Amino acid sequence: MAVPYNHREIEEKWTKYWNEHPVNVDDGKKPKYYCLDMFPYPSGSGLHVGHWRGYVISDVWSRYKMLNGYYLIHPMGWDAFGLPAENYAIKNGVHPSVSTAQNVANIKRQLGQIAAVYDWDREVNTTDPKFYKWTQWIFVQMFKKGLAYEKEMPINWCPSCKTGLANEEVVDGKCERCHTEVTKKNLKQWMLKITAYADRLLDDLDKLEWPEKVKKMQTEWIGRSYGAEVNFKIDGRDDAITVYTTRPDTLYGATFMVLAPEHKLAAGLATPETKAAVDDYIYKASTKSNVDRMQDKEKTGVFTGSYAINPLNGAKVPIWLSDYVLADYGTGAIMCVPAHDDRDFAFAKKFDLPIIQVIAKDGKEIENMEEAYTEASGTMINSGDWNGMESAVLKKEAPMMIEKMGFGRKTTNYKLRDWVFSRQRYWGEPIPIVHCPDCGCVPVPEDQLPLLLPDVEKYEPTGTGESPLAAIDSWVNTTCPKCGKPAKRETNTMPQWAGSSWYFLRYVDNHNDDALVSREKADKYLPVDMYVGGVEHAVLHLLYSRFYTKFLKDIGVVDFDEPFTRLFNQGMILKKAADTEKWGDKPVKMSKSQGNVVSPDELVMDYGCDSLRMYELFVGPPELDSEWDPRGIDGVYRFLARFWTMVQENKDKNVAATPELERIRNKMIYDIDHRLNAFSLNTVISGFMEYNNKLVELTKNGGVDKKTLEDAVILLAPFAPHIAEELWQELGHNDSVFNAKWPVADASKMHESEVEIAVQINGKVKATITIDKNADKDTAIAAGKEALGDKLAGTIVKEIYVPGKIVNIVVKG
RNA sequence: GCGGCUAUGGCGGAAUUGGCAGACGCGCCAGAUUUAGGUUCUGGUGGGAGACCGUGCAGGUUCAAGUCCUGUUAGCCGCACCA
Repeated sequence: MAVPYNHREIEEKWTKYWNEHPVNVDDGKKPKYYCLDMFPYPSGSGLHVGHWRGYVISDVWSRYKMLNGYYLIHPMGWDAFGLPAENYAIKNGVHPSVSTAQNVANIKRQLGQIAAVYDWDREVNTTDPKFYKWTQWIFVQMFKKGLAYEKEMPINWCPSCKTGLANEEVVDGKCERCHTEVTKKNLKQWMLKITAYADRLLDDLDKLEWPEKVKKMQTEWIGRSYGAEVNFKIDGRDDAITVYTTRPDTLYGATFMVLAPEHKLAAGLATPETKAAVDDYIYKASTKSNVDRMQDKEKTGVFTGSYAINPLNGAKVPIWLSDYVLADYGTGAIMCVPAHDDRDFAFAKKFDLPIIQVIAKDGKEIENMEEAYTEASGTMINSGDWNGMESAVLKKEAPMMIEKMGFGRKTTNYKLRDWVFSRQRYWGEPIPIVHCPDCGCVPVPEDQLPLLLPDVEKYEPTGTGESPLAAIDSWVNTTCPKCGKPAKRETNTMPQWAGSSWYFLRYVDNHNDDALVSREKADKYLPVDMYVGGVEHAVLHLLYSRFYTKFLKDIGVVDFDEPFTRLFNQGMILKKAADTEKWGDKPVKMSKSQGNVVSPDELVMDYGCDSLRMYELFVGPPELDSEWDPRGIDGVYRFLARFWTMVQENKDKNVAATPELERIRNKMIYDIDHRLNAFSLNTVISGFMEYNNKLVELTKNGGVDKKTLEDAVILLAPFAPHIAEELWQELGHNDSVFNAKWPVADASKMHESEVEIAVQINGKVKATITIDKNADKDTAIAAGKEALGDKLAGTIVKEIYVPGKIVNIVVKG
């Protein structure tokens, strides 16, 4: 009788073995494969089964690559700056570095339970001065290139976090982190000129093997549009207003103009009669929150009393103010063509402004226009010299024509804004800049980096827009690195994204004190081949990292444009809240507050790491969210136990390989490999179960040959590494299964000579027949008809045979 | 409002190019083993007495549709006055 499957004993044994005999070794000859997890924030609550999923997916993929002869870069580290540690410090007076270290230790223990092939020699931590030296170094390089600059402007301000935020961190008008409504605050901020890279960030998306969804989100976030700026003279004055439009073809249809209430000319356009109303509107707009402004779809506005002159035809058009025009997009002013724009149409209807159609719809002018005709297709009408032109053609040519006529220019616009980079908080990298009264902003010399984050007595954000660092006189007061005179340090810190925008580069050379990464190692091990993580970073971390990488390429640190060749977004693990009365009975993301967190710790004890790894994949398609079913893990545990027994029962039988066994072995290799490559990991697991059922059956009928057993064990190894190692040893091997070679299917041996196919009458299955897979049509049809017998009646209209699939007889009457 | 994803048994989910819908697992039912429960093993398990009917709904294309086309509903996600 075979020894039953004892997961605890086996897993303990192989954990120890791998510690002593690392399986992922760089021999200098193997090609590299860099498979990366999004590094975690070391939170106090540790990992749950939802976190496991992504780590298991990346580890399975890594081990698969390892078995295919690659040297793996599969590192792990800590994104350890951030608010929770700082808030904990405020509450308990414990320095963030202390609580962070404790959390790191706990999560590292939990990560150990996954049995991922992490190379802990490569570990990085964003809060380590040896690491953030380089975070600061990058900032200095950007400053030198003019990409980091200071600007006073109204920025997004989270009143709860008491810090400024980047546009990317504002979701639905709320703070991405704490969901508090964001307000505006005028502050002098450090900005990164990400807009200088807008075109490259957009165009290079084509190179990436990323989910289309993420590429699309980035495309829309960057929001490039082509059009023209057109100058409209203000009637009776010398100055002009410049508008941005993507539809210069409709210029003859511009019947009014709207400025954002924040436009710098807005107040000045008021006449004595309109002044009170205009000032009131501007004031109200300034007090309206972002959220209100987004929710109010009903158009509001006020007439300034002034007029602009359409440069094309000299028409006098009234100038209005309305908050549907955004101050910070384009020029903050638009020409309005109500006949061909939905918003302008709504505004014109509400305020009874004229509507002039300039593009014929279906060849004619619409009589009672009820909605705008927004397509650029049709012939121009009511458009002077442009009459008769095709609008689609004119749309492209008009910017150049306007430029030639001297009242405007061709331009490109982006929704992307520069990145607000300073935070008024303690627990982040100090921005390495000294403010000198004579020299202005002077970067801390590179040989003085890292600029260490000093200890403070109070971690609280001041709320005034100054960071807690501003209270430490001894730190703030310094001398100018350039002229030596007394000067003051910058007191803001960097956002959490600063470290995560480049950490993946550091893993391959994490002990280097002379360079962020040596060019030699960068060339050898980078970029990342596969990046696995949640979709929530689609326009935050992933956009910032791409920007950083492009900058580092431009200054010669690395030689590639894109950091992550391939991206995989795993779905979340959901579970119903503990209290469904309060939270509803839909499955939701695991969180402490909803009491639906499932810890992996007990599951690993009861079922073992291998079972949990496999169940994490079996739970559903990896790219979709899945609900956690606590009973489901029994199924994979039973499979492993049965597989274990099956191998034990066959290993000493010395069964010879029959054609049937060869067929099953090759088909098994093909199916598993094929599904794995397609990232259909849930069906890989069901595939294992299916083939195991067949092998169990064969065990009772003669047995299974050793080659089949060995290949099955190798195929299983990326998924359930412990049991695979143990069985590999049982099969007589002395070294690790990960030194074996991933089997390759021989397609010529996969197919049975006879196949069972369905026989249909008019597309409905009436019988099945077994025929030679190479049978010709006549043979197959004849066999089909014979099987149908009496069921076949009426006149045969058509006979269809699809080899290996189906016979269909079409009858009439 | 715009864009994307999803919809298949009691449940999670399978189904290369249109070709036997429901693989695999959970659960459930029956039987065997066991002093008993659990474990394990064997068999069964979409609906219907049946011809047949069944992939959110309504049409269409086709010899053949979960799969393609048109329309539509619901849920989730993203963007949201970007001129």
